[in-house]
Amino acid sequence: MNFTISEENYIKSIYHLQQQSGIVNTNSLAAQMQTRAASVTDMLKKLKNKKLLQYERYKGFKLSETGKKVALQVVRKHRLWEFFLVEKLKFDWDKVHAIAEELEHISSDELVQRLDNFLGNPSFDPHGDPIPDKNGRIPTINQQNLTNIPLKKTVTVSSVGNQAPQMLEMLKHYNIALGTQVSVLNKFEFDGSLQIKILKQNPCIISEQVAKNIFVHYAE
Amino acid sequence: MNFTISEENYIKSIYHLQQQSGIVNTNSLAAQMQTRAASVTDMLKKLKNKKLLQYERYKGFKLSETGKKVALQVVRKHRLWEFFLVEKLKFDWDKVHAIAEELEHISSDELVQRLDNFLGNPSFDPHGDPIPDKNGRIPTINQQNLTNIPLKKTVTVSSVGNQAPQMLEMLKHYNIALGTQVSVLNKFEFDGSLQIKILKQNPCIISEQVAKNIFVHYAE
DNA sequence: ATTAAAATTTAGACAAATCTAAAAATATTT
DNA sequence: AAATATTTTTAGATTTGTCTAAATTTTAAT
Ligand SMILES: [Mn+2]
Ligand SMILES: [Mn+2]
Ligand SMILES: [Mn+2]
Ligand SMILES: [Mn+2]
Repeated sequence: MNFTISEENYIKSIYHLQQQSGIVNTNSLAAQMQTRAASVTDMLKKLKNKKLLQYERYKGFKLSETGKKVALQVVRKHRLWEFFLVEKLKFDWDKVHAIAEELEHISSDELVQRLDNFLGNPSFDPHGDPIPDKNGRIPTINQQNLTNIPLKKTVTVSSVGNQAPQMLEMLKHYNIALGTQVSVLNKFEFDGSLQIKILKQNPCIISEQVAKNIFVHYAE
Repeated sequence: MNFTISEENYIKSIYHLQQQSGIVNTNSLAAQMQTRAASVTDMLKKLKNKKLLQYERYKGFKLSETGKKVALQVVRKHRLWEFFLVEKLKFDWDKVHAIAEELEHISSDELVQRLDNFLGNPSFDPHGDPIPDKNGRIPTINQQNLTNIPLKKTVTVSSVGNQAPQMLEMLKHYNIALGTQVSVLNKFEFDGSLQIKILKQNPCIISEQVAKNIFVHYAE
């Protein structure tokens, strides 16, 4: 089956929201999609008709199994294109999301498969998010939040939570990228901020807000 | 200014049609776009309002200077993406048109420029058509139709006229691609067919219809 | 110069995706 | 439990792009 760009965007947003909360409600989806609740309700009816959604009015909703499959293919395309933009076209990681938001709707399945191979079948996108394979399977990572790492342990940055351009720009200033090695020197009770040591740099302090969006794994 | 996918498709089609005939009429555009004349008229009004078109009702139409610029940027994107699909993703040249028809509408200017550089600033697409540069300038080629080449002269295939999948598939069977060296051994008066010799192959005969769609230049 | 044919435009309708404003259902507070 | 607030849905419009059928204009043929 084939879906419109708008349907695909809705499906993908619902997928991301239900990952966190299990079930999704109208207002939060409207916020995510930057649209009005009334527009969301209209689309929910369409998606329900197409059997992509479990939805009863006033009760919230979540994707059906079919809907989840569609979502995973869109996510796959989004992340593969982001990888292409950063690795091949040398875009900064904070500039690729908007472009991938368009590219993810190119429909050819063969294109996706060839792109995947061309890129060397990557497992993670430039923000550290896992890339579903063509069957929708998602590689798992054993990662933890930086706020939970014991002092002086050296760990490697593996992904970022909040991926707003403002956040990514900030990490660029701190010189933190995926793969960067860090250790936590100190935890300040007062505001939850962390003093960290980045490999080959002087120690610096990051706010709790930033630290909560940095995920890491222990170096191999 | 930004245009819808539909507007861009219309603009590009008008551009191609007026290349041949100078001025375009409603029915030929409707045929090209696989839509109805009434739909064309509706769109012509919109494009005229946006100053992209010189148009008076019942009198035919052609692109304004602005319209031509827009068309050339869409053509540029289409042909760059085709080049990418064939050179990087190893698609056959008869499979890329439909996909490029979608990719040409991705809006980021920076993407186009980076893609161009990544591909090595190619001058011609996989079908031998020139790729406009970012200012809309088109590289010229000194090419002639295969039917006009004197006998026994060796020439190089540089582009194909009719690019329907059926035509491209046929050339694949004949083992004719861009860059292939051929010479004309014989011209048959009866049906205009040509006996040709392709480098490293036995002589074969192609119909006048096919020959008229093969363009060549003299080898350097 | 009429008439017939072809090309083009208009009139009116429809589907998709959006919006505002109002109504209905649900949740929260007193 | 009743009143109030919040969330969600409906009603009705709007924009974009398309269509069919009918009307108009231009072109070609008698
Ligand atoms: Mn998108
Ligand atoms: Mn990403
Ligand atoms: Mn197109
Ligand atoms: Mn081409």
